[in-house]
Amino acid sequence: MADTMPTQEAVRAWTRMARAQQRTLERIEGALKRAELPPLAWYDVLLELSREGAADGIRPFELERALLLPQYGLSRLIDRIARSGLIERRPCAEDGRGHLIAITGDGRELLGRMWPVYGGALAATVDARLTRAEAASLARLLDKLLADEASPLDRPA
Amino acid sequence: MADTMPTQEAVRAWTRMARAQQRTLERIEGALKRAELPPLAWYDVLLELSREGAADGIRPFELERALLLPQYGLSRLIDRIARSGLIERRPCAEDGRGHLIAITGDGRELLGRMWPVYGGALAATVDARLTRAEAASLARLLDKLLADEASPLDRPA
DNA sequence: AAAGATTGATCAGTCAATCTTG
DNA sequence: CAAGATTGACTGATCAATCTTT
Repeated sequence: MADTMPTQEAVRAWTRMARAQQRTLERIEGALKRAELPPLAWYDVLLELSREGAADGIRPFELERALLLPQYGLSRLIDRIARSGLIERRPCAEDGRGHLIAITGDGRELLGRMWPVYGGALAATVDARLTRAEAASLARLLDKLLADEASPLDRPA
Repeated sequence: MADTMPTQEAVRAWTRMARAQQRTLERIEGALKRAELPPLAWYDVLLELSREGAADGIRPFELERALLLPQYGLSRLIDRIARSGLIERRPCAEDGRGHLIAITGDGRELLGRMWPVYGGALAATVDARLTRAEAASLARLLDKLLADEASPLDRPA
């Protein structure tokens, strides 16, 4: 399968990316925890549900794609958030298999309280170390890395 | 606590980094799993133990620092790897509280079989999308992001 | 049969408490 | 008591199997 070994540059980029992501995530989760707020995954769900056009709710499989979560992980995540009253499940008219997930008033309110903490952690981590031009450059390189051309690994063995 | 909000560039860099790390990790873990090899965390431990100077074993707390793992997570990870016979615990002469962890012959052998798969996934993911110069540039920016100046978040509330 | 979604069983991660030695 | 390390209890992730509707 793997007939080519990575360049030294690719290895260094990967190890740094893994570290930087881990550290940044720890800072964000730490800040949320200190503020007694839910974890980042809840923010991502609430944000997606608060977008224009999601007022009537969206289907779990749409969330699944937006957040790149496996379906079984999502079922239980939705359960937990719904039990807290931040989102609600509604029956779906067009497709009896699934339902619609919609954000509640409490959900919108919490989203508003989470952003200052989340954003503050990001500013203290990223903006404190990179200029705007550097951050833009970083984002551009990561976008290239995210281009979803099929890679050799995608071929079935 | 968070008195400054992040720039748009910082937010974009962070969201891309989270996605890129997730996707790259999934590819690596997927490749290892298809090859019926242990997860990446085992590789990291084995690699650390295979370095020059670790022939007699190293202390768990050293591993903890090298891999940025919490102590309780490490205890159980070591348990699992040791149960597979890839590493072994030895009593520590100088300090009766802890022991030394050393890689076994089987461990070295497995490490050698994991690298082609790990490296192949990296090449197929990173080198397939970035030039060497771009990967070097990415690594440099991430190094800046990893600079461990104290950030405002580190101050106690 | 395939798509959307959930559930049961199992495994790994987390937090606090604990134990031992320095 | 600090530091090094482990354990118990709980929460969260994962995989395969299942159920329903299209």
